[in-house]
Amino acid sequence: MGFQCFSIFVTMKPTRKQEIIKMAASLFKEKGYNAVSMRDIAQAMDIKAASLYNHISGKQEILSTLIIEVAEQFTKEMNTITASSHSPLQKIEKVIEVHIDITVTYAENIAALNNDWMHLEGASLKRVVAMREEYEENFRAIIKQGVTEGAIAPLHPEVILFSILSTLRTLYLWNEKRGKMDVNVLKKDMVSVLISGIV
Amino acid sequence: MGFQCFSIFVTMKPTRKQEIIKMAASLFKEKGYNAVSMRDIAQAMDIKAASLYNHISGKQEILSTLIIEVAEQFTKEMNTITASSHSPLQKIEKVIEVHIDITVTYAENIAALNNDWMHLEGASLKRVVAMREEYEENFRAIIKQGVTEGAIAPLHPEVILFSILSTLRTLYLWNEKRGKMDVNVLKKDMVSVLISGIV
DNA sequence: AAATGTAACTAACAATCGTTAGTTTTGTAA
DNA sequence: TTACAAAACTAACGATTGTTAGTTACATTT
Repeated sequence: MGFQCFSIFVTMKPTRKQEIIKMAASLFKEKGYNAVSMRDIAQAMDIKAASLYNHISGKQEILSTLIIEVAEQFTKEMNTITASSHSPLQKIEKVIEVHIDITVTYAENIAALNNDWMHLEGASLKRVVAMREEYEENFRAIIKQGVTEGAIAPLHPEVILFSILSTLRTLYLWNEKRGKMDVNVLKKDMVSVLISGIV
Repeated sequence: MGFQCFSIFVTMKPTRKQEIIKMAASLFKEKGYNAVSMRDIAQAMDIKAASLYNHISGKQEILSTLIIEVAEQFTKEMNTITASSHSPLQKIEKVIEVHIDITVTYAENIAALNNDWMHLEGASLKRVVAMREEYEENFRAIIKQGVTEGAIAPLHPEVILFSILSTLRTLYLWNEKRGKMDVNVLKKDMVSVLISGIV
């Protein structure tokens, strides 16, 4: 797996800016970007709202940092998979594993990406929308290749794409309940359900 | 199918109140509850914000009306399925079909249910959370029964539950792109993907 | 001791929020 | 024509929004 050093949090002491963004992320996940005020974030950090601006340029910076950070992870991993010489089914398997790995570390970022991307502005918005479209296009190409080769059932590729993607994208929602469930067991069952079905 | 008379919109001329709620629903779907102001809703209706209050008691009423309306649909249909004498697999098939049917008519309501339920207040919030838990519990019971009978693969029931439910709940997101795709073809492929997998 | 940088503070701003009160317009029924 | 109800309006309210300006406290470096 191409994963190590997910975040600088793992090894380094986080800066005050990173602490603020992390706290904001957790609030955004619970109530959404627009329902969380700068005063809410400040209170959670036990400081005043104005003090936040010693570390960040504004609310938008928090959101775009959160979203672009995780969007780039997905883009990077998808490009690796696309460039590999695996079979379509093996590639899909990889995609599933990548989503689970990223979700474990970036649950709050994914919540923002899923639910609050439309509140991005300017270049960040364009960039994220473009990355998402490219990601989906890459995934679609893998599926179509699989159908062409006969390795994947001749169903509407769009149905397959969004069935898998919907599940993977909302993984973050029940990742908590997972609790004791081992990541590798989750990967195995997830691959099994999404590829072989439940029968 | 137990569906007819989805909404009084179908046969009757909508009241002004219903027009407002429908317009609000479409704005909520695009930007979320908190990002849409009463002035936004009013402008879309081509009236002033204060005029809205001749028809509704407040912003909360719009949200709770939207969410409870569709939550009750799901509850009703799930109860019918649970009470039926079908096999677990047949019941799951029914659940999938119900989700597709409801999504076609209530896409905006489902967006609110999925994304803005946490902005409900008081009794509405408690009610909706309770309905959702009951729905999931019913679904879980069907899956466990299927696993016990051997009709469903011995995978973690929670993985199966949320794989299917995630897909069904986000159907509303790509229902537009469906476009020309026939509802019955969608049902057929969806059942196939979610039950038999993609191989 | 002086200078610097970090990170907090108080106070306030213009804008926008949901909502209310009171009034006017408009179409329908008596 | 008069009466009534539906549905719009203007004006404003107190609260909250993101943000800025200017200042203070404290630790580290020079």
